[in-house]
Amino acid sequence: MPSRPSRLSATDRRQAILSAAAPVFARLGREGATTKEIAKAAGVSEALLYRHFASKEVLYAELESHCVEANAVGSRLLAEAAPSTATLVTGVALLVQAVFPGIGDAQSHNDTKRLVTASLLGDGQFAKAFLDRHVKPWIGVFERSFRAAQHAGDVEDGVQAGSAEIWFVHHLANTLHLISLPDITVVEYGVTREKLIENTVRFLLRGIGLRNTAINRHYDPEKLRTIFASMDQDTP
Amino acid sequence: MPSRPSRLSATDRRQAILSAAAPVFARLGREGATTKEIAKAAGVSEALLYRHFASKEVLYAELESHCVEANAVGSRLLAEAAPSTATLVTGVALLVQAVFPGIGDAQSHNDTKRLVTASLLGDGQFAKAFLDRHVKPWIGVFERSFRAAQHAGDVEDGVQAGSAEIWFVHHLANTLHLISLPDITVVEYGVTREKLIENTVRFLLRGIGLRNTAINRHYDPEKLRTIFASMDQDTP
DNA sequence: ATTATCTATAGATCTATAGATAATGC
DNA sequence: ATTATCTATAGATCTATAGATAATGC
Repeated sequence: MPSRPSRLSATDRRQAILSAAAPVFARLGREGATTKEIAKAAGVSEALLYRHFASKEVLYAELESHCVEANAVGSRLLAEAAPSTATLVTGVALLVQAVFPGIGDAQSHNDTKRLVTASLLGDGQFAKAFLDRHVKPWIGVFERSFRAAQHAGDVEDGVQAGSAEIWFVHHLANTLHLISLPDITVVEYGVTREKLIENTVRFLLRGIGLRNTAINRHYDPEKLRTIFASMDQDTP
Repeated sequence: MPSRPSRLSATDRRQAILSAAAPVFARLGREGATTKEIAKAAGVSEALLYRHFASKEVLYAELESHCVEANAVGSRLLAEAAPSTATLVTGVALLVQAVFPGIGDAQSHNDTKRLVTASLLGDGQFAKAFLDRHVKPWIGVFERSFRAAQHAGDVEDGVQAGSAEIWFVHHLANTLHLISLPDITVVEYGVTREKLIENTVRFLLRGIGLRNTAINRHYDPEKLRTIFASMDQDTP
């Protein structure tokens, strides 16, 4: 049955192996994943892995670089966005959906997120690199938008959100995602996933300090689902 | 150098092995940890591990049970607490400090938290058992306290926090803790850890829907640090 | 002729067990 | 006498390499 795989160029085979290795490492972990499993997933012999990567550890490291260098989520929207309450609300909603996708949304980065969490249980180098590249860009936009919102009178008096509060947007969505990974239901929230995402966004915006009037004015879950769906096409 | 360890009774040795194995599994992971490392950490021969545990997997499973059955954090305070705005504020602050301890606080459950995260990357069975036993009890108390706070007029109009929002208290603290695990600084929050904890508590209380006036009235970080410090003594 | 790929296997762990030895308690 | 512990090692993986074979492109 192991019919010879179509002969690929070195660079193509490298990519193919990396793609196949991602879910294996993501599921079984850096040590749990064996070269045998990876080779099987890639449809090649174990020997070929070593023609392309000096060792299993090198393969893992390359996979990490691969994930860091992947296209940043929603970078286009971020670059265009002017600082405003609306940008803050939309941005928070988009980031939450990116980190904790709804049922219908793209689960494509699931493997990457597992690797990020695994990295936090290790030395954290990859997690830092990934967050710096894929989440940090949002932080600056949100900080400027928060100040714009303050100017517009959309923020509760006496609330001063800094970069920490902005990171909380990612952080809360991150645990929601982490808890949703296993097949079993780890935590029962008592609402649908769609509603849970909506409640999360409202919770975060209140936490940041936005007035309820401002939240209701700018937050339209329906419209955002459309934007998000179109963004999925973006990523090549 | 491997001087014979003092001869222990079977039950004592079991416990000693479990205690020694915890940090090894926590650091190296279920597959990364070897029986050799565990035996070394426990100061016994590998053969002895197998006198007490049928296999490495059984040892790991027993370790999980051990963690689940450990004394619940702050259970005494929880049982005594009457539903009120004050209980909600204090409870949220305590849960945050329990999940994301400050510099001086007890880091004792660090291994357990690593195992919980590892479980979420696996089948999640242990994570569910742990959260059911150690976090869920807080949820009911918070829900009742939220309703009491609403009655007292301490909640913003139109905010209806359910169990999901209560879980967010744990969830945000959880990512903060996870990100603090590596030796390197993964995320730069721009504030001290003490201040970060305070900002987190305020953020969460706003997210739940508490008015700023109510938060300021009941939240006293200094006083809480004292309570928390005394609680550490509790845990036998 | 060069490059991709495989089969077969060496060498290093890693889990687990068999059988011997030393300490405790009756 | 019983129970705790060890040394030594078998057997199963697992990583990695050596050397052979088949496909491509000039």
